[in-house]
Amino acid sequence: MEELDGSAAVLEMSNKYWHQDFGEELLMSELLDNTSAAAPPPVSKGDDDDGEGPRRRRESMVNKLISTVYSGPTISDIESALSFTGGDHHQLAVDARKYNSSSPVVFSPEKVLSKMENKYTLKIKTCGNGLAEDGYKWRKYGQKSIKNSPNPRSYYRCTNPRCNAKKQVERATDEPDTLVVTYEGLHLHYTYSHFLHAAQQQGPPGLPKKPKRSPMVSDSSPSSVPDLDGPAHAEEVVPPPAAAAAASPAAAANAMVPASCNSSAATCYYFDEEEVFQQAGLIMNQHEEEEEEEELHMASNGLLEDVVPLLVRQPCGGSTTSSSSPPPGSSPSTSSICWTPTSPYIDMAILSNIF
DNA sequence: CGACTTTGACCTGCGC
DNA sequence: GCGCAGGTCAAAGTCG
Repeated sequence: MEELDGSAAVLEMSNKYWHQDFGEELLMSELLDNTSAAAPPPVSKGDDDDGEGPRRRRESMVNKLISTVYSGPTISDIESALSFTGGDHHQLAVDARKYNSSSPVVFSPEKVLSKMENKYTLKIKTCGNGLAEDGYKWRKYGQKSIKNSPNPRSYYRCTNPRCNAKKQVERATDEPDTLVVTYEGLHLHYTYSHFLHAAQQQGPPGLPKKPKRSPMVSDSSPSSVPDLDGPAHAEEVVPPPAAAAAASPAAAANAMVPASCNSSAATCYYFDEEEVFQQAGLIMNQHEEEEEEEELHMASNGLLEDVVPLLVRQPCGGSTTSSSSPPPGSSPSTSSICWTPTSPYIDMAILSNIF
């Protein structure tokens, strides 16, 4: 009974969050906070943080919310994948041997993580135009008619050359206005939207018109991301370029853990790059360091994309409604999507980027 | 001209 | 081994 009440509370909370103006930001902030609190296993169960009761309850709720909708790799999975520096060496050795039996046991985050099924399905209600914009830019590389399905399935790859994220988009057979999007892989970069916001905050970055490395900045692209970040996000803290540059290996992206979040009202996306690399056990060679420097430079120009797609941060084109019709006043030319908070699907690939 | 989409061919995994 | 279905490749076409 208490469990049911708890679940109801979770749903109520999630709806509340999703229907508030800054609901998605708060939820993401909560998730980040919760992650940073949960990432290292609790050393003691004592209440060393007095007066944290409500906060703990909230975190517990968020945990429940996540566990309700999430069936992918858990934090503990990632922990175990990253715990080679001081965690379960034996298990990792076993994992490493499983994937590389002929060579000495050399930990490879990608290999360990690859054992996890990085596939997540999201059901998206389209808002009229039939498109699903999630803040990333995708390139279609194939389409296939699926057996027993009247609708073909489209295959998309992230346009970022260093990102191997993919997604499959298929129209639901029973609900014509619903797209079934299956994400595979992890984004190793930031979305354009976040850069836009950073640019607004920090002034004109002096972007080149046609950047080579980041097609997201294409200003005339038909699939360019609508600027959904309004003044409402003025307090948002933009991640430092270092965090984005740390996103080379998938494991590093997975290992991203907020290093600090002390700003009172801001949503913190700070990541400690050094910690990320230490956790992932990555040793960069000279070439990689040069690439890193280059990417840092690119990032300083705002060419990296956001960890959090608009889909999560701004469901349905910035509107908080879960209705399938476009929110009044929304531009018809704006590609927007409707993501119903009560949907059993959530793009945990995105969250796992942060976790 | 570059970026993107389309689409038929090819590859691969899986069940029989 | 064979056939099927799903996934990917890559050349050609389209668009801004």
